[in-house]
Amino acid sequence: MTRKILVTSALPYANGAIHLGHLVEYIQTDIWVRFQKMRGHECWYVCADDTHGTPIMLRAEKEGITPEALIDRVHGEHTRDFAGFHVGFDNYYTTHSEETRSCANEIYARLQAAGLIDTRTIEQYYDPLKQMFLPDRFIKGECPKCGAHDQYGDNCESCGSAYTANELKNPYSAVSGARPELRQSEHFFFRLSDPRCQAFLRRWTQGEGRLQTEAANKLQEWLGNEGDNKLTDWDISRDSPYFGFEIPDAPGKYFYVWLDAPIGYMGAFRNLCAREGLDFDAYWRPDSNAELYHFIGKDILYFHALFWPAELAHAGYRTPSKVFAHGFLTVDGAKMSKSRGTFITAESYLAQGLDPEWLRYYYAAKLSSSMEDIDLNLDDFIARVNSDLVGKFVNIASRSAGFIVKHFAGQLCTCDESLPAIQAIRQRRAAIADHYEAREFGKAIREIMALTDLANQYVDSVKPWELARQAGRENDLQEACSNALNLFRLFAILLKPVLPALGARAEAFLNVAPFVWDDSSTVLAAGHAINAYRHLLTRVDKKQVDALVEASLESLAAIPQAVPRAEQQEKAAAVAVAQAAIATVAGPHLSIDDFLAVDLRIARISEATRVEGADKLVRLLLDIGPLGTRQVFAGIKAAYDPATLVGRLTVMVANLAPRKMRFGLSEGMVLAASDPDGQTPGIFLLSPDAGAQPGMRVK
RNA sequence: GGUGAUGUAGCUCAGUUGGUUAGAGCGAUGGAUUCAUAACCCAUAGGUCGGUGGUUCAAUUCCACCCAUCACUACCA
Repeated sequence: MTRKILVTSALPYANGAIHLGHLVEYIQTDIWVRFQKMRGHECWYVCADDTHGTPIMLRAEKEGITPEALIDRVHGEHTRDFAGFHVGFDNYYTTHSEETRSCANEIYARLQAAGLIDTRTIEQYYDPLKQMFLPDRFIKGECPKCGAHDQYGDNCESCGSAYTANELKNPYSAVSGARPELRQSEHFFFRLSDPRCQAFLRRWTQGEGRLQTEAANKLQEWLGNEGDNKLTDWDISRDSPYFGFEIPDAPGKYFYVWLDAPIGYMGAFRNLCAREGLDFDAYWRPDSNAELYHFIGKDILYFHALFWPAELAHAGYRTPSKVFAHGFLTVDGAKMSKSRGTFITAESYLAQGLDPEWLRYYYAAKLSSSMEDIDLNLDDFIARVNSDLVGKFVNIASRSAGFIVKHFAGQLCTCDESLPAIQAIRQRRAAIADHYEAREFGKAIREIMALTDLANQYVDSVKPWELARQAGRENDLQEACSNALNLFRLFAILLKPVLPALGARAEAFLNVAPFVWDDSSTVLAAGHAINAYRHLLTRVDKKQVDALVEASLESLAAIPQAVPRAEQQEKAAAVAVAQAAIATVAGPHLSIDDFLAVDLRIARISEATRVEGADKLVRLLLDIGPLGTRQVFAGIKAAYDPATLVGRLTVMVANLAPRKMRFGLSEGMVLAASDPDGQTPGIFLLSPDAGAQPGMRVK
């Protein structure tokens, strides 16, 4: 039975480059889609650039171009990168399209008719200079709880408290620097708190096989128990100026970018329907028998498993059959890092001349159906690609094709289908298909590679190179090599979802039509002629990988201004210093430079107060002379009465990255001794000898 | 600190619905071979299955606690 399947990957935002982390998802989806197509199903893979929102608008402005020009350019870059990795979208569209607009309007109208849209007046910051409302992330100011400076509008990095931007003290616009004013504005809300939505989502998220169990559990947490009513209404409008779709009959009001992003899946598909003559409704009406799958990262589960199905269901559309969330990518066991050169863009990978199928294979070998993170270990990457793909798989063709071409004019003889290796493939191909279907690509790869071992063992046992030297053994030689080439063909078929370009080269070499899955149950007919063998895949050279890392480092150094948040860099630097310090504890010594990176200063405690609601913290105001005053939260309440601390001198770390805490920003730390094992209780603050003055450097 | 995930050979990972000697690939070592992109083939070495307790006739597999790593979160700075 032919299935009708519509598949999506998450929409990448149109203000940045595609990197190796993004590619996990697109490669995962592409493998699955290619598998479905090889099986003969009607499967459509659509995606689009996510183009709306304030960041796009401001970015375009900064570059001195229109948002349309920006998203056009990025669309070109993204299209190029995906094509470079053989990600075969049937349509790679844009959310900034009439199709998406009309779908958004339609959904909005139906939700409104269902009584699920509310209007409410909210108070929000307005930048009088830029003449626009500012999202929380573009407002900075002092934390209302702890007074920390330069905090973002949603929570304080120093004390960790969460608040709304309206509560910030001395707020300023991160865009213009102007002091924003509070203005009222009417916003539109999707009533997620409506009992209908809650009841629907409770049912939907626990539906069988709809979500991975880990995801379903997470959703359960968000939904709470029956009657908890944990979901709050979702603000889906933004005020002009905004780059997006204006809401019908609401001049100056626009759909929030996260509303139209998933609708972009529909828009992209509608566009494809027009091109291919497909019936859009057959895929999207509530009783559709088509399947709909969204591949996403675990970070956007909230949008795809709550907002999106609730919208669809109440707007009279079908909901997704399944949502597949994957984990994040780490490189050499750590988060991708610009300073380590492991923040690698798709463009850079290709520009350095690395083969995209190496990465596709490596990801496939590591992917499973779970939400676990996967690690790209660069040494392992080299070893695995070289030994599996070149040493085992391609080698089968490489070691037998020469004989066939030289001695038999490229003609094969009858394949011995009773061969244990061929029997094993026939026996395992259904299981391999099941693994592909279940997104257990790592298991599929393991199975296939175990089979390639059998093939190499076979070649080794019949020793074609000896047969070639013996007169009268021509038939044996032809049979041995025909068998080997048939084995190679079968592996090329089984691996084609992962390695489409290599598969195409294998088809050309074997002189056959494009592989479909069922070809893996057949063998080539006697008399079939193949073409001369040319290398199908090169090895990974460690130098290439080193060069890639090096290039990723260089591009960072070349454009230091490209990093948006200076303080993030600062923080990363501070963390790096701290990590370096920790790392050296394990080693024998610390360099003097490393030590001097820590700026220790004499500080006078000018103020010490207990912190309302905190069990362990004391809020200190530290005078460090010419360097000014710092607020520090210290976990010393158990050992010191704040009143006794005022006036005394101690030592503080003055260049520690500021840390937001619930009660405010902590701008350093005071030094105190304690027994790490807890054998001897107590916390003991350091004090300098008499004569030290606030602000003096300690070294 | 809380919640969740992970912790199995040097590396990347399987596996164990609790039950004889715990697996694969890579890497290492030795051998064989020369058809093949120094690939392939055979063999060997290497693990107290993070630690400690508990349940059980039996635990790597179940439970508790602890440790480490990662993520999110936090009254750690």
